Order: sequence, then C-alpha cells, then structure tokens
Amino acid sequence: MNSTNGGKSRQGRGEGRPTVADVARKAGVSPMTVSRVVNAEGNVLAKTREKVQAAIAALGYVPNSAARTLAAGQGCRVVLLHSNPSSSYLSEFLKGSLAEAGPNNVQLQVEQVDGALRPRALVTKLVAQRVDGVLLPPPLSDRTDLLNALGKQGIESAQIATGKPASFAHAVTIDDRAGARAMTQHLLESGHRRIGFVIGNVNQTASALRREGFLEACAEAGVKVKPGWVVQGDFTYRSGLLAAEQLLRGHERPTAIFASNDDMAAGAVAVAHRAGLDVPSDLSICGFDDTPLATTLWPELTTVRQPVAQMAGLALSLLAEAIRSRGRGQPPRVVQHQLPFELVHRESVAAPPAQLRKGRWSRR
Amino acid sequence: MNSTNGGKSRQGRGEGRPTVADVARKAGVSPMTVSRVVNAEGNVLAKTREKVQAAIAALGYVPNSAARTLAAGQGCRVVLLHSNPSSSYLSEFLKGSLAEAGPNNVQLQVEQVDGALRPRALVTKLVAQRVDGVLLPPPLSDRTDLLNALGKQGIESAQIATGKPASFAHAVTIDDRAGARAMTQHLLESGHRRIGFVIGNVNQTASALRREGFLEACAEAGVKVKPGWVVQGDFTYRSGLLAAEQLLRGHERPTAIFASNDDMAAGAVAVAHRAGLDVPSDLSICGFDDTPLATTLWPELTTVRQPVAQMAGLALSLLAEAIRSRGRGQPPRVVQHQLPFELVHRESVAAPPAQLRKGRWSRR
DNA sequence: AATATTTGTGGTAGCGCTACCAATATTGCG
DNA sequence: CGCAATATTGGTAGCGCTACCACAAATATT
Repeated sequence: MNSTNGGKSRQGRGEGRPTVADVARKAGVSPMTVSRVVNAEGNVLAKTREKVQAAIAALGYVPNSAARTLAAGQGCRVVLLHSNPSSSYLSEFLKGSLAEAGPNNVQLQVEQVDGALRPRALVTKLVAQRVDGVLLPPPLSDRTDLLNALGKQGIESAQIATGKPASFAHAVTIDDRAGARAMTQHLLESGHRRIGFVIGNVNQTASALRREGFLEACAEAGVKVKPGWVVQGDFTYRSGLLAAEQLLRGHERPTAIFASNDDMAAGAVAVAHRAGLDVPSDLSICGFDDTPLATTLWPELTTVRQPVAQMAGLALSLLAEAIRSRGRGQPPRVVQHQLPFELVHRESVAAPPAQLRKGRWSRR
Repeated sequence: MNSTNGGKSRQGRGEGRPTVADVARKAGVSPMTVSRVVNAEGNVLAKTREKVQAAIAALGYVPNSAARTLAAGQGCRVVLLHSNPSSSYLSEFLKGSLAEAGPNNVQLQVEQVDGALRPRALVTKLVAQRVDGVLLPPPLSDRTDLLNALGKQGIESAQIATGKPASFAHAVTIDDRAGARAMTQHLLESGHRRIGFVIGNVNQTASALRREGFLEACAEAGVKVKPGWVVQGDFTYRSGLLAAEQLLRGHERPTAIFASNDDMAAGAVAVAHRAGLDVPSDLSICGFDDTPLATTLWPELTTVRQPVAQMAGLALSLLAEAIRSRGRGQPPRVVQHQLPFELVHRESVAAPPAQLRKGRWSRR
C-alpha cells in the first residue's frame, strides 16, 4: 500500500502521470529537491541534480502547471487587446505570446475591441475581471488615453511597436527610423533616385518614424524628394492602391515605391500591374513588416522584417515579470526594449529601368 | 485577526483577491455551495444561488483557474499542430481555440511543423510531453498517417475542415460540397453560363468536395462545363494567378471564375486587372473561406464564409470533453460536427458583360 | 405510517507543487 | 579545536478549489 496516491488514484486521470513524489522516490531524494532541480534553482549538488534528472527522464515526468501556479501563487492574467490589426500580424503575435504564456504562468486572454474604444469602460471591465496586465499591439499601442486609464487603475501594460513609448509602460519596439533608412539606402544603392514613399496611418507613431528614416536617408545621399513623391496612406491595401495611382500619375514618375507596410506595397504592386508595369524591372516596390502577405504575392516583396512573434513573447514576459515583482511589493521597474529589424531582399526591387539608368550613369 | 488568509497573506499577490471562502462567509453558506453556484451545478435553491451571486458580485470574485484545474484533476494539454496554413486562417483559428481553452481548462500549446512531417517521431515527442490531444487544422487534418500514429498512441485528435473524417477522430467541418454548390448557383442565377473553376490542393480532401459541388450545380442547371474551364491550383495566390491566366487565355473565355479559396481568387483578380478587365463588370470572381484577404482586396470578394474561429473552438471543446471522459474511464465517443457555411455577397460578382448576356438572352 | 428516494447543504481531505523554516553536512575562522 | 558561517537537504503547511461522503429536510412510494 505504498502507492503514490495512497492507493486511491481518485478518478482515473489518464493513468496517473508521475508527480514530484514519484520522481523523489525514484531518485532517493525529497520532493523539495526535485522541485529545486526542475526550477533550476541553485544550491543543489551536481550529483544530486543528475540523479533527479535521470529519474525525471525515466518516468517521463512533466510538471503540473496548475499545481505549480497555485502553489507559487504567481499566476497572473493578461489580456491581449487588439483592434483588428492585419490578420497576419495578429497570428504571428498570438504565436509569440502563446509560446511565452505557458512558461511564464500567465493566463492569456484575447479580446477584440470593436468600433469606438471607450478607455474608461474598458478598463473598468478589466479591473472587474481582475486582469493584471494588458498587451497592446499596434494600433492600440499608440492610444495614450487607454494607456493612461490602465496606468491609473494599476494595470501593467506593454506597448508593442509604438513609436513613442509612455514613460510608465513597458514597450518592445524596433527602430522604425533605422529600418526605413536602411531600406531607402538599399533603394539608393540599387540606383534609384526618384523614390516614392507611402506614409502609414497618421495615428500610428511608427509612421512618422518611418517617414523620417526615409527622408533622412535621401537627404544624406543628397537625393531630392519632390513633394509629390510622398503621399499619405493608412496602412490598408486600398490606401496603397490609391497612393500608387497618385504616384504613377505624375509626369515625373518614381522608379521605386517604398510603402510603409506590406499591405500598401501589395496595393502598389496591383496598380503597377494594372498599368502594365513589370515589377521590379519597370518599377521597384518594397514594403515594411514582412508579413506573410509579402511572400504570398508575386513577385515576393523586398521588405523590412519585424520580428513580431519575438516582440510579442518578449512583451509578455516583461509583463509577467513586472506583475510578479509588483506582487512582491518591489518598486515598479519599466523595461523598454528594442529588437533588431532585418532587411529582407526578395524579388520586388531591382535597378531602375535601363534608359533611366543610362541617363544617370552617363552623367558620371 | 479574522482576515481571510489567517492573517498571513503569504507574499502579496496583488492585495489578495477574494476566494470561495470569502464569498461563502459573505453569503452565509459553505464554500461548497459557492463552488456549486459558480459551476452552475444543479441542486441549489434559487434563493441560495442569488445570495451567492450577490456576494460574488459585491466582492468581485473571480475563480482561480489554477486551483480549479488542480482540484478537479481535469487539466489537459492539447497542442495545435499546424503546418503553415494561411496566416489569416491561423489567426482566426487561434482566436477560436484560445477562447475555449480557458473555460475548458485546457492548456493550449502551438506547434509548427516545418518541412517534412515525420508522424512517428512527432507522435513520440508528443507522448513524451504527455499531450492528451491534438488539434489538426488543414492541411494537416488530411494526413491520415499522422492521424493513425496519434490514434495508436492513444492521443485524441480533432480534424478541422477535412473532407473525409477518420472514423476514430473528432471532426468539425462545413459542408464544402453544398457551399460550392450554393456559390455556383449564385453565379448561375446572376446569368453566368461560362464559369471557370480553380481546384484547390490535391492533397486536401475538401478540394474534391468543392469541385464536386461546383460540377453538380452546373449539371443540375444543365450548364455545360468545358474541360478547359476547370483548372488545377494548390490554394496559393500564385497558383490562382497561373490558373486564371490559363482560364483567360482560351478563345471561349469564362465570364466568371470561382476559385476554391480566397488566396487563389485574389490571384485571379490580379490577373484580371493586369489584363485590363474590370471586376466584376467584365469578369466575376469569387472565392471560398472568407479570410480577411477577401475584404482587404479591392474589389472585396464574394465568397463562402467558413466560421473558422467557431470551428476551432468547437473542436477544442470536443477534444477536452473526450479527454476528460476517457479519464473517467468512459468508452470513447467520437463526435463529428458540421457547422453551417454562409454565402457572403460582396463586390466581385455581377451579371456577365452586356454583349454576352444579350447573346444568351436573345436565344430564348 | 414507515420506509425509500430525492433534494439541498456542509464537512473533510486532498489535487501537485512550492514557500518557509529547520536540520543536517561542510567549510572557514580565530 | 570550538563555534560561526555557509551549502545542501528534508519536513510541514498550505495555495484555492472541488470530489466525495454524510447528513438533514422534503417528497415519493408501498
């Protein structure tokens, strides 16, 4: 009668997976020691650790996360608030945060904010649900009213991909300005001198940064940007369509279009094709974000890769840590992190058309 | 000294959220009764229930899911296995399953299968991780080898959107054949008599069903389908591009193209525009699935809506229930569910061009 | 009327794990 | 060499909740 569960086994539950007690018995140590090994705490003799690890492997022990969360009293609830970002962005974001949710003992909840956002009402609801933290992907990451309301109610928040982090919120970003600059330099190096730029949504702070990066790179290279070559979009496919039409209508047509995101770049590609222009031999087009759309399209888009999943995961663990440290009564510590972007060279950018290039090159 | 936690409050955790005990005291009942009310079990007097609910509301009580899972011994682990379905599909799918994960006490884990799928190795890994169930969105839902391996190891699985459910697996589908038929009828009613069809990936069983639905509807209406009007695609944008080019190349051009999914329909739209054809006045195009792409595009796609999130949620709860009932030693019960699709009328379908229509109509 | 059955409720004992402290083994220091 | 400091381990007591059983009250059955 020395069975694990006191000979009862309660009500089945599979065939009773092994518990710390089983591992402890097999390894000849106490349950506490097993716990210490599992949690990689210090102060365990190497030999002991090995014994325990062997027992874990032999039994196929997997910690019960519910019990762990309960005992450690460190469970926390965070909600991912989103207002309809592009679906590809969302799926990456979800993957990234889910991957971190388990290990960090956070219970992740996804909530879509439809229509008009009413920060007060929303925050009241979150408080009632005893939410500890909120993950804010763009465009919500730029809603200072929401952020403020959250802060006032003592809910931790993390802004993702904002251009202007709030002082009291955690933030994970990339350097949008540098990204746009790098892409612009690539275009410049490919020989383009007439580059059209499609600005993103005015309400998203990252848009301004991307535009600045573009303008800076042009200025540094001594390349003039005609006023008509910078047009306003709003991050949607259709706005990219409209913007590209406007860009191609002028008599001094750009040889390249740099759209502030992939959706708009896709719109530009459609316009180019409709106008009988080949991409990239007649017109180079590039985007930003590297969403799956970039590789769906034909030709595949040269773009700036934003590590969305990684950003989401990082934001979640930042949040989890902050919530826990607050629980321990420690002073709040805001972490703002910037991750590296990556220029992804694909098929939509090439040198400008020959006759134009010749014109340029002959000047040398 | 009559504090909740025996005056200790352990280590902070916010400011100690209320527990069943608190609610019980406030309502003047036992903790058990509170539990019964929270879990909506029967056998509680209406008056008692109200008292308890009032106490819950007053205290802002929220059950601790970790404790609940632990005590009920009904936690289960399911992994969502995906091999790169379209990202919009995945995000919907994730949303749907996440929404059900909480209430069903399932710990959801997302895993991407890259490259070649090795069912044996994969299943071995899942067994080692003590995974109870697997959620299989397309195209994995059609991998019978995987399904069989899973079944042999006693892991429950749920196939989503497959055309041919395995006898031992749970399945959530829509009626692909009926969906395709309904869409085709809509095209027919709009006056089209020459309809091109783009088949989906040959490895996905739903593809065949959609094609059958299309052919049936045409046959019923006595409309002939020329061999050249049915072309093979593989559910990708590029294949839609190619298929549409082929369809429009022939001398007897279809007046409408029905693609087996939205991505391919998007490719067809691109080709139409490149060919100077207006959609829908020169050419009607429709898709299937109603992914976000359908509304990103211009014109917005008329398509067949598949309730992806709902399907995913249902599949997850089916899985959870099966896992639990198996834990209780009950005989396995396989549930296969079919959800309704919906025809979504948007902007990409109209009557065929006038001159053709006239030709048709004059024959009467 | 006496017994069986059904309801509604409360008490108790854990679920599997970890925080905390006590108990050792080991080392360093004067 | 004795005592303090340190490293390593074990024991105990819950975390918040629910399964299970026991009981009381209400209803049904013979």
